[in-house]
Amino acid sequence: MGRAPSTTHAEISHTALLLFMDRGFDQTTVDDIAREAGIGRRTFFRYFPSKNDLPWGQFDILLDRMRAHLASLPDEMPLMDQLRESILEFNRVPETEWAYHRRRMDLLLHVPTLLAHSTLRYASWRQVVAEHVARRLELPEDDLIPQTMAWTCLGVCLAAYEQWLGDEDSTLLDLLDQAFRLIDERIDTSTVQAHRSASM
Amino acid sequence: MGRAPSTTHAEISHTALLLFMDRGFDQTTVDDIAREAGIGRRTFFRYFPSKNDLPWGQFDILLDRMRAHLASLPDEMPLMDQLRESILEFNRVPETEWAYHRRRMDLLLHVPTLLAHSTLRYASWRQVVAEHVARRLELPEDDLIPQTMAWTCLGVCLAAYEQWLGDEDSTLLDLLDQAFRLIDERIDTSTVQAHRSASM
DNA sequence: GATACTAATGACACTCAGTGCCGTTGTGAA
DNA sequence: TTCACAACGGCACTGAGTGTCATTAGTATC
Repeated sequence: MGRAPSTTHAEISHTALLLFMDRGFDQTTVDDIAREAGIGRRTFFRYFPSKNDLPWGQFDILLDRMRAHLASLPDEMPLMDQLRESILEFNRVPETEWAYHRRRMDLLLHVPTLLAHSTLRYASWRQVVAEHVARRLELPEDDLIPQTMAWTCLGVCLAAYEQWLGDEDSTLLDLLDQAFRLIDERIDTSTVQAHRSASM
Repeated sequence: MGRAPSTTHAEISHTALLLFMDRGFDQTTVDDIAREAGIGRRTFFRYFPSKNDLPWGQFDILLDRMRAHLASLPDEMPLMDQLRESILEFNRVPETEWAYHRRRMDLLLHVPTLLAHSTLRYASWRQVVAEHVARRLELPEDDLIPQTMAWTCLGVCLAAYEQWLGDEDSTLLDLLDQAFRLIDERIDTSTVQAHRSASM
């Protein structure tokens, strides 16, 4: 009971993203966002802990889903296949939102403030990966191997995202899939040779 | 010519770090630092672009040194050996400063604000690694392989740093060396088995 | 329908990081 | 001494984020 909320996280987030895309992140103040969303400035900070959190929206929910997805896969499945499949699932976005998603990720990866802030989200994401790897390999979570694999997975994803952002005609899931299949093999000279000739 | 500087980057940085370690990063204001360093608040911002930049100090210089070190190594040397050796060199710190370095890195890795801000420094560091890998493998810098290797190297370093911070008696360079030798081999079940039995 | 309870809201004042502006101060050279 | 110049520091300003508190609008009860 009590007074009904006058807005939603999604509504504020969407309003703000449009402003960011229009005039830039740094040029948009919280006052601008609150005014545009028709709420008070103080109310804004009850929905989002900071301006930096706007582009991420419901990240925790996605993380829970990924954790569950990883846990649901059979132990017989090779570890890298589990990771690749779950990460693809994590990055699946309805085709109708591809353009929006592209602009959102462009902000997150290219606005310094957001790039820095995203580290905190990536840490949670890596934790999910590291937990799974640790469980599968029966190693402690803070062991070098799970930690390094989590960093590598993050790197692969971000490298694929950069490629995606740089090529209007590419498809995110294809790039992610290719990237994971590539690093699944040992990265040595022969792999590199094959990779290079394939990309020409 | 002109008026002589009344302080140095190192002096401000050192003063600030002591305050951070004493009362915490968030509990220390720029006014506190300026007062303690005997300079005006406005002068502080002429030496450092932000409070977040204090713990990093002279990072650019270290980066240049690492770039030069990588370039000086013979092409016959295996790529992973080049990276390992340069990274060890990059992380070499005089034994007299180990305790200080430990507390400094503890701040950088465990204070959320600094953790986030460090991303921007890591990006420059990864760039150095990626450039070298790209040159050695004759691939474009933004190719997936150099980018992923750079992320992996960063992950290895940070995982080793975490281990170091967690164990008072450990030596940073030893941990880094072990970590790099470990991931140099293919991370598969047999490697993991060997690793696990060795760490018991 | 009046009343009580409750949760969301928004106004206000405050702290602190960071910036632009400008007059002041100290130094070496003419 | 004087001039030029660079570092300095004070001041006022913007904008993010927080604590406090009165107000508003729903719901349940009588």
